[in-house]
Amino acid sequence: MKESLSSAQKVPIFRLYGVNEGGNSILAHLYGYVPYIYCSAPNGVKQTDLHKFTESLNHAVRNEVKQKDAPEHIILGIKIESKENIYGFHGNKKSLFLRIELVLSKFIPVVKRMLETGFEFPTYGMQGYQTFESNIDFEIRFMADLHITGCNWIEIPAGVYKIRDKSEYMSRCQLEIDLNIKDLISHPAEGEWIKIAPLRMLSFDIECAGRKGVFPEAEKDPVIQIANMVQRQGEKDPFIRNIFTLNTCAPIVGSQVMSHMKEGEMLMAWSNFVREVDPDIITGYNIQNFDIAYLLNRAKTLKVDLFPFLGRLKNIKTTEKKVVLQSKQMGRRENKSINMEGRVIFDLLLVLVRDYKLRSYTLNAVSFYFLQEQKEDVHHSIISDLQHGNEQTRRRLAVYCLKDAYLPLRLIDKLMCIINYMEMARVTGVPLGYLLNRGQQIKVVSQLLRKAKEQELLIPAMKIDVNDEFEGATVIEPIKGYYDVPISTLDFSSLYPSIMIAHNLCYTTLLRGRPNDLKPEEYTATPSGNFFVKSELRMGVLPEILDNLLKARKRAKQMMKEEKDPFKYKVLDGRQLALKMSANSVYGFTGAQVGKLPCLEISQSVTAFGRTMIEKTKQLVEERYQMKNGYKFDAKVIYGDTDSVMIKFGVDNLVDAMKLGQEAAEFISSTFVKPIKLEFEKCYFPYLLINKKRYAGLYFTKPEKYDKMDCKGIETVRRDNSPLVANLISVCLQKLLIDRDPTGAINYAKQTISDLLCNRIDISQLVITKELTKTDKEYAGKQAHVELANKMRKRDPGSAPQLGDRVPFVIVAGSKGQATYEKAEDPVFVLEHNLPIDTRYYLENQISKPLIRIFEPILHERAEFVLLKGEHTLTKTVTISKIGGLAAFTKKKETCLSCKSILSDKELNDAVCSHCKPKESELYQKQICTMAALEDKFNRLWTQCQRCQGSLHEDVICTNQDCPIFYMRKKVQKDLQENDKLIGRFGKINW
DNA sequence: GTGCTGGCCTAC
DNA sequence: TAAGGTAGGCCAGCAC
Repeated sequence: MKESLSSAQKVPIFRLYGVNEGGNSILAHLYGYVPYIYCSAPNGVKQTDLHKFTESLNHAVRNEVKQKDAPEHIILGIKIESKENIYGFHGNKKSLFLRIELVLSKFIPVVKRMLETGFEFPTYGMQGYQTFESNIDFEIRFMADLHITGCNWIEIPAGVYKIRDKSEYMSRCQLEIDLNIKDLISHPAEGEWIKIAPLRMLSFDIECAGRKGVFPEAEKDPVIQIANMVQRQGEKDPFIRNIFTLNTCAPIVGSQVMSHMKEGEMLMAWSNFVREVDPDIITGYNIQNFDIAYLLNRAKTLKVDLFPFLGRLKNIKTTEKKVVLQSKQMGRRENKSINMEGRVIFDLLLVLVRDYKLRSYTLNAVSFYFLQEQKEDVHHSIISDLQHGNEQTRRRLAVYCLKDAYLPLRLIDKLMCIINYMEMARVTGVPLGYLLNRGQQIKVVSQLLRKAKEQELLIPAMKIDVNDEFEGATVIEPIKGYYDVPISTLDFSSLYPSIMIAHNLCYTTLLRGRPNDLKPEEYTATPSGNFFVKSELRMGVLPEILDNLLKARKRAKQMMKEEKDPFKYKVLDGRQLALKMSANSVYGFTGAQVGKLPCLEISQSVTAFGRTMIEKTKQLVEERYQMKNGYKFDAKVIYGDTDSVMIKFGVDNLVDAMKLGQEAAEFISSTFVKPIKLEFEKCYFPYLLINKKRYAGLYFTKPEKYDKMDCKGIETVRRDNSPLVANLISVCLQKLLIDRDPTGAINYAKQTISDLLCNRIDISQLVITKELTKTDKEYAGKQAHVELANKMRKRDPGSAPQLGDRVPFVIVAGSKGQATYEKAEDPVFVLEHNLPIDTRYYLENQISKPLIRIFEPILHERAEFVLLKGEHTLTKTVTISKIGGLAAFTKKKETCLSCKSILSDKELNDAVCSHCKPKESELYQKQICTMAALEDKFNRLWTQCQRCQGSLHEDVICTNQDCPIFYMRKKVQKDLQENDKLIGRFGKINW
């Protein structure tokens, strides 16, 4: 949705982009909607003042705008309306507000500023006014007014619209029409309108030829290939697969190859292609922050002037803009914003970063994780070589590039991204594009605004002021230990939403200060000392929204049960997910200090109620389930966090534990106000409670068989641990909890430690990743991943980790006492330079504490001794680096291959010392055998990589750092080289 | 060594 | 301009 002023009539026109059932793109020019905001009316305002008020305001605004081509009448008119401020309870009385209508929404900020700072108005003098709806995105308000949500169906009946003559088309859409807003019918996504439009989706990927060792820069390095896949939403396969190549490229079965000898021509051809395809959605991997920006800058460098017209509007250039997005949830991120009117840029990387917590977000890692499919990864330094080879090497690259364009489509399909995002847009009402480029708040604002409009409530533009923090939830002090009896867990379902509904907590019901003029039964005093009127006096807007969301979720879940069509089933599942997330984000919205409408009275009341509820639950359980009441044991709440309690009833079997849990849940629920509900969810058996927010257990929902092993907060689920630790802890827990085999677990741990100290652990297992959350300057202390990122930036600024990236590193051996942050190194650099790993670090700082934490409750004080003091830790290890430290000053001497004694100058060129000479032949044979074994291993790994890349006849060019095979292949390669050198030393002898 | 702080990541 | 919340474990670095 976009807005402009028609030149002839001086009325605002809104552009609405859409797709019809046949998949044709449509641009509708909408008339009859006038932008507006509200402000508080001055006391005693009269109808007759309005004309003067309008003039004065218009004058003040025009002075402020100081724009030559500013319209003469920015303020079109002012009306007096009876409304209510949403913030606070006002005895259900409406008051007067001014509705200020203006010519274009872009003037809203100026008008807002003038009203708030105040302006001179004859009758009333200099005065400021509180404004309403003036800081809410205009698109959101427009849609709310017209009852349009993101991705819903809009019907435009025959006869109410006029099809434009092709010569009058402003856009590249297939159909362009004019109509009045009163003639469009917006359908909620229900019944037949649940279906999803057949959107055209273009996925693309580019390759650039960077210089050696430097990350490509658009000002210098050419774009050499652009691969494209076009698919209709709902269909299984792309109907267009093609690739634009610079220079020739051998044919590829199933894909169209279009070669150009000049880069500028290729770019222009691609740009034409995009306009021809006219996609609704443009996707790919990291296209928003890399590919699109690179193409735009490259086209600018090459002066391909017609390139950047990639949007739907003919005369609007696509440009990139840097925006900084910051939130506590997502950290700080520098993003690019790209305008492409009428199309949505749906970058899959952004989707994954938002929705999934992964150790690595490279397309390789993600493809493997979700599709169980490896993808070859070509290092940017190799790309130039392939480009400068022949049509076959370029074809090689093209195949790779095509796959990178294809995989995002596969992932979108597998993860149902489009469906889920569309459902989120429908549920919250925001446009699809907002979901990736904006935060959580806008979704709540959109829903709140819609509800407010129904009840003639106005949302004030609040000044942000950072208040104090408020108290959160209770975490019950855990009774730590290993429990070999079933532990029943009870949860409040949708705790915070149900508290808000139960106690009618809302902006509209908030009483400021103690209510003297109300009867006690008319209001609620919350445990945090705030006051809200009861629903009998006024039903809150937030409780109503939440109630609708929860009910809609129930409906969606019910419909899922009845749905036979697998596609519609997925849509419904996406919907119930969106509904749950929406309900949960309302509380966060009221607590967001830097937000559109913060209300700490609400959020602190919510958490305060929550705290009393978990306390009461614990108390009720322990009071009731006692031997003196006829139960077999005294029950004990051993842990609980926010909305859950873990209960040891004492019984030794699941059937009884579940029955008691069920009963307790029902009993306790009955003591709370509706719709607050405590539910029995599961039993853990056995249960290992390590600390607050740290536990593991076998998760049972039915007594027969466990559903899964559930680990919370421990190393297995934390991304800042090496896979070595995560896997080790995970296997040990499995052995302890599932197999109930402590001895097996101990032996496994010992074996792993021994393997580590003997350098038998693959480097891919030792990679730790941490996110770079700030710029270098902002960090107070030194840290491994930060220091490494700085080091890498010096090596190659382009490919070094950036703000918001996860930095992978391993800890290499260094001199004694060297700080850890000095020993962090890039895993690939470690491989290439054959740096030794600091295995002691991994044992002492990575493995030992987590291991002891999980074994301690079972082995008690023996744990440390058994695990860390045994013979398995005595293995000799290399702890001094070859470079750095003292090693740098000692000259390497050749040693005898048999007895390791240093060779004398005379023997220098021999393989063995004179002592061992008789054994030389035997040694040589042995060395040859090793060589053969290594070669065999290398060949097997190589073939495996060839298979992965889909061809047994071509070189392996993959350097996928997320693939263990890559590291193994590299290591064997290195070993081969060294072995070859050794064998060379036998070379002087004539056999 | 001890205690504190900053940083990261998770639970809910 | 835009940006959901608090509780809390645990580690490395740093001051003393």
